[in-house]
Amino acid sequence: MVTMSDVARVANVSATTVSHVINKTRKVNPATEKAVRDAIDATGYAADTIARSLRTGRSHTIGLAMTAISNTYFGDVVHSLEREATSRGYTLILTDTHDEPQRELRAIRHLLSHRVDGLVLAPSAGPAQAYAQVLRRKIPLVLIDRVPSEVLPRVDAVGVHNVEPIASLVDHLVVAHGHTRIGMLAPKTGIFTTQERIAGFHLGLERNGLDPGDAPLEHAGEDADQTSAALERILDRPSPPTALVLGNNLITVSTIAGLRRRGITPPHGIATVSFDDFPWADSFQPRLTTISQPVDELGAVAARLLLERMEDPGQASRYVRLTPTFQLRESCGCPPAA
Amino acid sequence: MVTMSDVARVANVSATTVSHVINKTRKVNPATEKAVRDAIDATGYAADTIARSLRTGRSHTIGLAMTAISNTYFGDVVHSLEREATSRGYTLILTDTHDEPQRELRAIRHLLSHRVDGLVLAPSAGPAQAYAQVLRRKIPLVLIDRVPSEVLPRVDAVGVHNVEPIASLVDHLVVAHGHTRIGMLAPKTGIFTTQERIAGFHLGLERNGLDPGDAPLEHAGEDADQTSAALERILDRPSPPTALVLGNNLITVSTIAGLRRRGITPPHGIATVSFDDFPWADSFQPRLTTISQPVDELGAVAARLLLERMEDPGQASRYVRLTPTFQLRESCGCPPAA
DNA sequence: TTGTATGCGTTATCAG
DNA sequence: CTGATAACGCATACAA
Repeated sequence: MVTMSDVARVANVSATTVSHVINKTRKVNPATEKAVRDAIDATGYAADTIARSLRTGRSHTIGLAMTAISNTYFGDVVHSLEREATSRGYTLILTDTHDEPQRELRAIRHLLSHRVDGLVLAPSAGPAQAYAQVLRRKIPLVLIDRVPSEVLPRVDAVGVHNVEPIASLVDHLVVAHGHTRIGMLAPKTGIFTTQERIAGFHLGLERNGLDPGDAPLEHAGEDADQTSAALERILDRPSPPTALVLGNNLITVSTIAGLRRRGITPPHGIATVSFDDFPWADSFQPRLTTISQPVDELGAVAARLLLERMEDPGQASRYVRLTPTFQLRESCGCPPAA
Repeated sequence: MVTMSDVARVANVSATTVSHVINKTRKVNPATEKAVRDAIDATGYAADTIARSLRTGRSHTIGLAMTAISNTYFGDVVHSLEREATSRGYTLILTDTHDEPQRELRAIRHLLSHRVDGLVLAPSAGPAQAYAQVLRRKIPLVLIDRVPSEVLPRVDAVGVHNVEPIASLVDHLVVAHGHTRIGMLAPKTGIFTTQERIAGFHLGLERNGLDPGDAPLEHAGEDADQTSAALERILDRPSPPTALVLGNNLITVSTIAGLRRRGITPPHGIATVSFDDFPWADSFQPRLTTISQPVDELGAVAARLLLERMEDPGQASRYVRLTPTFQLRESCGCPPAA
């Protein structure tokens, strides 16, 4: 490995000068500077981030801890976060929480031991006091997607609105298509966004004169099998719903597949509306009516909040709520567009 | 921050002993050990990976450099790589090459300056001598997906078979459905897998008595607009194809959308077969006939190859070719399954 | 305008 | 069985 002293020797200067040239941290004679730069090129020297971090206490890395289960969502967030981080000279370190408090804790410890300068966390279900540890160490932290209200004033966060969008999905089913038996396949219980989405479902029913207590609701879990089972349960009820609200993209995919196996293709036989859009939603049949999260922006805003917090630790904490957009297509029963 | 000396002081031992307890690197009196462990718990000490890396020369991180454009593929590979790495005590660092030699070079430098113990690279187009630098430093390297044959004997790699699977797609179009005008929308030019997939297309045509020189072929580029344009070009030819081979999942999505805008839904009007499967392919209409890459396995094998190389740098290099599977569905013209 | 000396937190060598 | 000490590669306070 070629170190700074090697460069210094080649350039006939001290390591100090090399360091200053690299970091532009004090004035140095143009001739000397050139000598140093030439030596750097000649030796192929690249600064050792590790040593630098040990010395400065800043690692120029940021950590991301979230579940990787929901692939398209995960990929999008990672992508936009990486883009933003890299453009500001930071490196992204990745860990998967598997949405389990236990793993989440380990992931965070992991990140901290790597001395990340800041971290982005999508809290799993559970008491989620994992971040207490982070806050204690005063490491800048941004919560993404799931934002428990308890911690809100003390930490930066970014998420989307869940309640009103889901409620408006219900509005549409009732007002435009006359449904009165509306069911929901909700994501894993205990997660913040799940609670909000269910609340939105109930709100939508109530304000349209329907009884939330009476509405079929099943938790679809996390994989295709659990979702299929939930779908079976909801369809086999005495008076099955004529429309379904699907709580996230995984649930949507499995549900469409499950309906298909029963010979049902929305909106025929049953109408569906979904939370979470994806590139495919507009290309296939049925074209899916969805609530589309601004996923890229979610990652970008998270990065921005984090970096700004890192620059100015004293500032008041911020909570950014992004507004998803309503993608009215055909699975809800609307006619094909012209 | 609580350091090893803090723990040592609390436990009334030397830092050396603390280190040995943590690393189980020499025998220590059970009583002493207990004292140390208690002190660790009491102080909440966590080893500083940075300092450790500086000392040992090993960072316990592995780097991934690939393009994040193709989201589902990217997410899947990242996911399985992260899983494998974490389970072996390694941390994953991420960089996006944007499929540009320039960015790729920067990404690799970045990773190297972070002293990754090994790295996984999906080479972009271009001369791709980026990894020369890596090899010079003798950092374990695994190529994933794109595997230029020039470097093959000198480096570990994992990829899928491209030629024969695409050829068999063509076989199917000809033999089962009688197509003779078959076109291809190929991915970005200059990339290894693109070359192989085109070769497979030509092989398939030839062995079915069709003239490759005569077959419509367009490069679809990387975004929806470029793909749409390529689709227009291919459909507006004097004698347009009756069947289309789509070179990757991005192209498939954009193509289906583009056809849709023209009022065409495969297999009616035109048949399609695609390289790359995705969870949605089986759930919507048309159900897509595809070649499905074992994406999870790709990531897992890459990690395994890398970790094994790191353990035994002397061993002969290996090239693992995974076999994708043929998912016969309906977009090619086959009747719906029972 | 430049150089010397020191320490970041850890592990490895050597000595006890 | 345990401890003192040096060194990893860099950035910075201080000195010149």
